[in-house]
Amino acid sequence: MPKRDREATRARLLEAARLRFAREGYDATSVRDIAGDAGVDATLIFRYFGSKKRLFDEVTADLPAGLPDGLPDGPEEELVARMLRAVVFHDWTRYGGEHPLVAMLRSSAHDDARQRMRQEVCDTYVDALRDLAEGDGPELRAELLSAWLVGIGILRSVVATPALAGASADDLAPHVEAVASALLGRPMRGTPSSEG
Amino acid sequence: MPKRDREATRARLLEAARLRFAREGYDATSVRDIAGDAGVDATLIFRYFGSKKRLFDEVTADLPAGLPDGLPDGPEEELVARMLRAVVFHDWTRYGGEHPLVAMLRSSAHDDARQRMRQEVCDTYVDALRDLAEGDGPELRAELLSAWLVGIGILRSVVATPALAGASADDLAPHVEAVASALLGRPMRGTPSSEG
Amino acid sequence: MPKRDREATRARLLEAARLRFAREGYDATSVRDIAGDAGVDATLIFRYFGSKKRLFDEVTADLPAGLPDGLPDGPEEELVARMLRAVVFHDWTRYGGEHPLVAMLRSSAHDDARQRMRQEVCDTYVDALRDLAEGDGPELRAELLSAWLVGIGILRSVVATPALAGASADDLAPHVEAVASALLGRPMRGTPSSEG
Amino acid sequence: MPKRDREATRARLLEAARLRFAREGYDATSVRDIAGDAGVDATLIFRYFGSKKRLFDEVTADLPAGLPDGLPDGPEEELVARMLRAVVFHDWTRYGGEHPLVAMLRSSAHDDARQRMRQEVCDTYVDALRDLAEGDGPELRAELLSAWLVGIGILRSVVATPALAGASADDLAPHVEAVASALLGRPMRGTPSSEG
DNA sequence: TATGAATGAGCATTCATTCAT
DNA sequence: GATGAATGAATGCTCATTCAT
Repeated sequence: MPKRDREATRARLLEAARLRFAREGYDATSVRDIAGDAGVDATLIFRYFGSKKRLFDEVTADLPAGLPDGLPDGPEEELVARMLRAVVFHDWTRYGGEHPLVAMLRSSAHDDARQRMRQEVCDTYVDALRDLAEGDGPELRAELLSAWLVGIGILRSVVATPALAGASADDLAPHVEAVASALLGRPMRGTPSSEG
Repeated sequence: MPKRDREATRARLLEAARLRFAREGYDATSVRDIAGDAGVDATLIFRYFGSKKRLFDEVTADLPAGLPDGLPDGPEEELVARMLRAVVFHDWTRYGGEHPLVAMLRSSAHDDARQRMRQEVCDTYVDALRDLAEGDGPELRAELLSAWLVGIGILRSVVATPALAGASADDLAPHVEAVASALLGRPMRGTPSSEG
Repeated sequence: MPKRDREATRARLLEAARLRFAREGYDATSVRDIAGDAGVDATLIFRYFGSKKRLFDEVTADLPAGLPDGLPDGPEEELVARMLRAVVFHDWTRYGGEHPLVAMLRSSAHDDARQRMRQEVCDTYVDALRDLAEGDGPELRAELLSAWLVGIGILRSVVATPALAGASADDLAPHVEAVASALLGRPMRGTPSSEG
Repeated sequence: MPKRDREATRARLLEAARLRFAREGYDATSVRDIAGDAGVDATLIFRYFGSKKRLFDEVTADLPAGLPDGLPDGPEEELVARMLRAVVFHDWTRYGGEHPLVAMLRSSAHDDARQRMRQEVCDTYVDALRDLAEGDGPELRAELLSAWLVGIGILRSVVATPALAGASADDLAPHVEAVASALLGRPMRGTPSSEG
């Protein structure tokens, strides 16, 4: 079953690349690193993906699929709380322990990465939040809230400021409620109801 | 203006390095790139700084000095508004058009860079904001507000989401007022008084 | 004779390295020199040997194998004569025309090289001679005789003093007999019997 | 007194070069090393000597002057014993602890060094010994004895074979007597009379 | 098709040396 | 004349990538 093996090898390469690119960034990652992690010869990367760059593209194109499913499900007023959990408290070990958006900043010198990030932010966060915003400029309100989520992710995992690095979801809940309500112009909740 | 001027050459190398490191990150920048931009031989980098790493250190150690002076001056309730202007609307061309903190994320695979970022965020933003926060957990409140500023900087200049990329300081003012007040637990203003 | 033959390329690199290291010493030899002599790309040195240093190690570890086989065979009293032929009259073109021990002196600023030389001198010469020495201090006697052989090799091929440079094996024979007998405390012969 | 300073600096450079070249060989020694040891700027080397090579030449041309004075004085039959002391037991710290001849082998890839060594060996050792040799081929006899002295120097200080490295002058005396007598064809003594 | 030998451009760094002041 | 800024070629080594078998 060589067909299966091929697919399995491809998948292992993608997985290894995802982790390396996230943890170390595009430039600091070598194709040999990736191939080594996957336990295969480095030339297979060129055989399967054409080039390091195209492998990177495929990894980042994969991004939204990596987001937790069912994010939009549940009461509207808890959406921001659910998003925060996705950004900050979800298990991102597949991406080296950080939210892929945060990880991809490391490669943000490359325009493709920026584009992928924009798509991801807009499609996953801004679009969903805009529908909730009341008052004028819902787009800007939605983006400002997205910016906050991204900023929290960065300060928590990359910069590791002391209070945020040690904060639990419950510690953040009241502030989520306050800021989300302030920006969206409507009452929001800081905790998903399923978790009390 | 002598051609062989140690200090001038050193300064040009630092300037070129600052820009390259900001725009492309540490790994994607070569000492030849920097020397080329500065119009001098690459060996001078080793003569003056010892190594590429030490040049990077010197560039990033220079960071706080690069912040706009007089940030803490002025009424307390306008501090956040002034900070936002510093992060987003200041002229950061010396750093490739982005706030140095944002630019440094590109090198965040290196622990030194993370440390410098932490220091910068804490010393410049969190410390000043913590003194203003009322209610319990002032540290966390201050960090959450800092996270917002950082997130806005990123979405605006790196990710370039449409509404934020086109927003003026005045567009942001009401939201600054709302979020800052919500997080600090006291009334804040969204616009520095000197600008109406 | 396939063009892409790992073992063959490796062997050519070793051969080229042996010659260069012998003729010019470790420091004066560059990996590009060696690769150029072998007619291959310099990166293969790192692929096959890891580093210039490890290539040098492999070359010098190869040393004893490079000595003429069958040295210990034959009558005891002719051993020194056979050794002298090995040191001086053997065809050392593979090592640039000099006995490898002599060649390695050129790299003797490096401790590894000294160690290899010590091993070689002791294992190949001193050990064999000690068993023949009579009287007290057989070790010292054996070393002093080894020193003579090494000194002859140096004066003949490196320093090229006139009489030694032009001397034949037969010219040396009576003196070999005299000195070997004097140092070992027993009658030795200056000429291998097979050569009259 | 700038004239004096110039001469003093020149002398310090020569001294430092002598030591470095002896200890590490020509190739492994950099002009910066030498200048650093002498406590002056590296460019002075080019000012005073023209190039690294010419500095090396000057250092090696200095060689015979470095030999202990009064070597030929004293009874003829003790000459070899005195020479051995000069080669092996003299204080050669000025040359990095080894006899300059031995040290110069490290640079023997350079033809100039070989030539200097030949001159040194012939003028200082062979010439003096030839006059003592009896029987035919006095030149060859003298060279073979010189070879022994050189070989002892090398095995003792470079290769560091165990017995020779720990041997005292007295340990060597009987063998010196035996070998010198055997090679020169006349009775020689192993110990200078002044030392018993 | 797939293995792995081979490549050459590029890396940070050090070298001996020159030239302007 | 002397200081030190500047140079460019060369160093060992790693990179992504190609090509033969």
